Amino acid sequence: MDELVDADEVLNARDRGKKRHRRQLLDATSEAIYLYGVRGATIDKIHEISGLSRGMISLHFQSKENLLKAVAKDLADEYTQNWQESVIASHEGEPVERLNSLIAADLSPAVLNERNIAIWFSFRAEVNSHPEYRHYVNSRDSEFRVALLGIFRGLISDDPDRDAEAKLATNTLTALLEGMWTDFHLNPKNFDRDEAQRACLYVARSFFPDNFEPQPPLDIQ
Amino acid sequence: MDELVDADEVLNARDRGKKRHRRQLLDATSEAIYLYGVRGATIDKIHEISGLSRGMISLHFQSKENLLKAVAKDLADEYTQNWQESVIASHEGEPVERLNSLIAADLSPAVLNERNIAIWFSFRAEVNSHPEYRHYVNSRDSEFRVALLGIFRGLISDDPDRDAEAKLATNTLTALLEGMWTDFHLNPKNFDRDEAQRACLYVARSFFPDNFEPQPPLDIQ
Amino acid sequence: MDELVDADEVLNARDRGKKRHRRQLLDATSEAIYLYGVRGATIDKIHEISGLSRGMISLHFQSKENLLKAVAKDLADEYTQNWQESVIASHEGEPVERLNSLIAADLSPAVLNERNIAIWFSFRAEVNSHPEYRHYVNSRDSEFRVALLGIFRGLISDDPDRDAEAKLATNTLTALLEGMWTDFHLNPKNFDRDEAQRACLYVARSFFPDNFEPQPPLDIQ
Amino acid sequence: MDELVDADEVLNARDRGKKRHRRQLLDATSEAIYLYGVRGATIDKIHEISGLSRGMISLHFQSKENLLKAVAKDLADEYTQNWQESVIASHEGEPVERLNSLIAADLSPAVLNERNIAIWFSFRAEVNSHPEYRHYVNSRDSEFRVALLGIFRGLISDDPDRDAEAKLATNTLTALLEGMWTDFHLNPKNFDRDEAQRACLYVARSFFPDNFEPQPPLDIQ
DNA sequence: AATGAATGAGCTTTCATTCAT
DNA sequence: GATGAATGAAAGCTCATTCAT
Repeated sequence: MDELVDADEVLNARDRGKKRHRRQLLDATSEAIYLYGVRGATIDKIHEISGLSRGMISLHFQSKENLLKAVAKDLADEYTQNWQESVIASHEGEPVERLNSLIAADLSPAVLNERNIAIWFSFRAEVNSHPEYRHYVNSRDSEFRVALLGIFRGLISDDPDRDAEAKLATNTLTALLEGMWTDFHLNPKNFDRDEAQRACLYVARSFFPDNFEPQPPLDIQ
Repeated sequence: MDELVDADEVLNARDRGKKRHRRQLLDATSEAIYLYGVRGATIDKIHEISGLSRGMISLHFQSKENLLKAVAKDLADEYTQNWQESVIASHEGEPVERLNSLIAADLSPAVLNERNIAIWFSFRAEVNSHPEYRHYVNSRDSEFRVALLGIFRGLISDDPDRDAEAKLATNTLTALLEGMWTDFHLNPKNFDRDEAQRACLYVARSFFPDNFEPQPPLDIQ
Repeated sequence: MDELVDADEVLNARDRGKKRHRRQLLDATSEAIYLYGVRGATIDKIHEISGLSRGMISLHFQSKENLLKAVAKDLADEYTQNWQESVIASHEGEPVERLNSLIAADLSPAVLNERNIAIWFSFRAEVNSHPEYRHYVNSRDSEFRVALLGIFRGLISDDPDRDAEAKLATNTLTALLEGMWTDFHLNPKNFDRDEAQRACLYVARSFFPDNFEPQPPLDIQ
Repeated sequence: MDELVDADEVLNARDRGKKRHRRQLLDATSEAIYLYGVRGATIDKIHEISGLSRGMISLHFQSKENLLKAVAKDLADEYTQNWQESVIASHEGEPVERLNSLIAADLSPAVLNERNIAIWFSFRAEVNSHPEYRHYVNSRDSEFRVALLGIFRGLISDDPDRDAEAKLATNTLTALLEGMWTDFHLNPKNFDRDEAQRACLYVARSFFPDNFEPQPPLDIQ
């Protein structure tokens, strides 16, 4: 039995090491893309940043392209997990509260930070030449939109006559959030998360003025 | 005198040839970035697309990096020229009309097309690693914002008490337009320019409900 | 005593396992050379074909070069054993019968098969760059020649005046057999072992027309 | 007109240089295969032997595999040209003379030399894993056989009743020549071209004893 | 004894740049 | 001014070997 435990521990130690290395490679690659761009994110740079051997990339990901794809997937998964946690945390609240929470998640430093956003843009830049990236960088278009639409439908008490309004609000707010990300990417120093949050809420509210109450006063710096 | 004229003509022909080559290289590079991404836009590909010799890039731009920078500048110039023409054309109209015209310019196929947008994203992806690109891809932040702010200030008759509102509207609409571009980039087939235009106007109007009149009914498909 | 027996059994089992692994590696390497050429016979491929772990090659052969040398030796040993068994089996027969038997051994599928022959050629290709292979792939030149010469000398009743003829016949028949192997290697599908055997006998007979009797009619398809 | 001539000369100078470089690469690769085996014939070694730049291989042959194929083709072409020249030179002679000439060509240092033969074996070693080589190293099987058969048919005055004999003689002599090459490859120092030539003629003669006249005495050292 | 993750030297290939023509 | 052959640094990848488990 001791032997079994030992064997297990051995296995786990190896597996743990492998997993840790995989993560280190993903992180080092992200960092390299952030610092040097996809063009400059060479195996040499990743090796340098990670402190791991050159050969380990092929060992874990077979090819550099595979590694890049894994980074894209990792980014998308992290993003999805982030807003879904917020949805779960606020799922018993009022639509307005849930909306507030969802927008906050989308603007939170956990996902909206300089490194992440640089990587989003890098992969998005190549959706035409690398169609395999599209699925990962398009995530806001599928489940996120559904969640947002659900909130807006809740605001109008699922009134089918106003469903088109809910859809327009969804599209508009999604675009607005995308624009906020772009703004952050290009001017991270001047970006104000709270102001962005208020602007998003303001726009959302403007679609359904009667369903938001009490209307807080517009607070502008 | 004949000789002088001849020399001139020769010179002009040469200059014209030179300019044409320069343009061909810029266009071929744009096409290469669109088709293969910045990583895949090699001198070989540009040579292949342009039909010009390999050596010509060095001849006209000294280095490939210079060529890329020239492409970025060309893109930015084209963008700026496009919206400024719209501003000039509508400068005697009402603020609402000018706003309409400015948004339409920003969403027009002249600037918002698959190739251009792919290049925008490509350069934006590298603003951290190539700071020299930032200036070109950031153009909406400077003059364009000023123009937009001017329109909103016109809407509120330059009431200084409401200047903060004008600024918020400017930031919000800029972000929204950026988001529209992103949406177009990721889903060009499903993108509806008219719907985007209406959504932008709707949001602008929501900031100054009393200044837009008569308020057209919200037309949603 | 039980313990001793146990220890012995364990040891034997280990030894048997070791030997089996060694053989598996030799066979897998041969197969890899046959399928992928020496260049393509990587440790990875050998590992894949054998089902044994990567590290086992170092364990049993210290290095891949050693493994290759062991394959060469194994091939040579197998070849030698094959014709020597035939010599033993026919050693009481007439020279003609012994010759027939020796040629048949050289053309038998036990040694003349696609995989073996591919490996012979692979090692022979490298006798200049890897002199250590020469000894193994040259085997026909030593003992085999002696055996053949012995048969021819028997045919001429060891008449010293005709020894030069026996030597020429030996050289010629050896070359002819080599040529048959080459023919088989390059066109295994069209190769006819019986025809090859008859051609070899025909040539041998032509050296000593009076010593072969009764002369069978030339049977050609 | 001077300019045209100049342009031509420029073009020719370039083309000549290109062709010379191509040849240098083929030769250096052959030398590398001879010295280090196909496995050891790395781009580095070829670069070292040729004195040309590393990049030139890709420039002229796109890939190393292509270069190897070109070496195989070059070898085959050289071989074919060699025996065909002999056929042309002796085409008005008697069959026996033509046979003598053809065998001599096959054993001449122009084709049967250590470097060439090492390369033949190298490519033949890989016919299973690299089927594209087969065509080049198989040349003796097509046109050469036809030429040999033609000579034997001449010997028997195209007597259709003896055509099978002519075919057997062709196959046997081809195999014998292959065997001579193998013998030369494995023991170049002990190889005697004249003896090989005599052995081949002797075997050929043994097929058609009545058609060779006068029969020279068997001259053995 | 056996495993397979890890290593890094060395391989082929790509590529921006140079320069003779 | 224009060309494209030539260059060699640097890239990604392969591979035999090592070694902790």
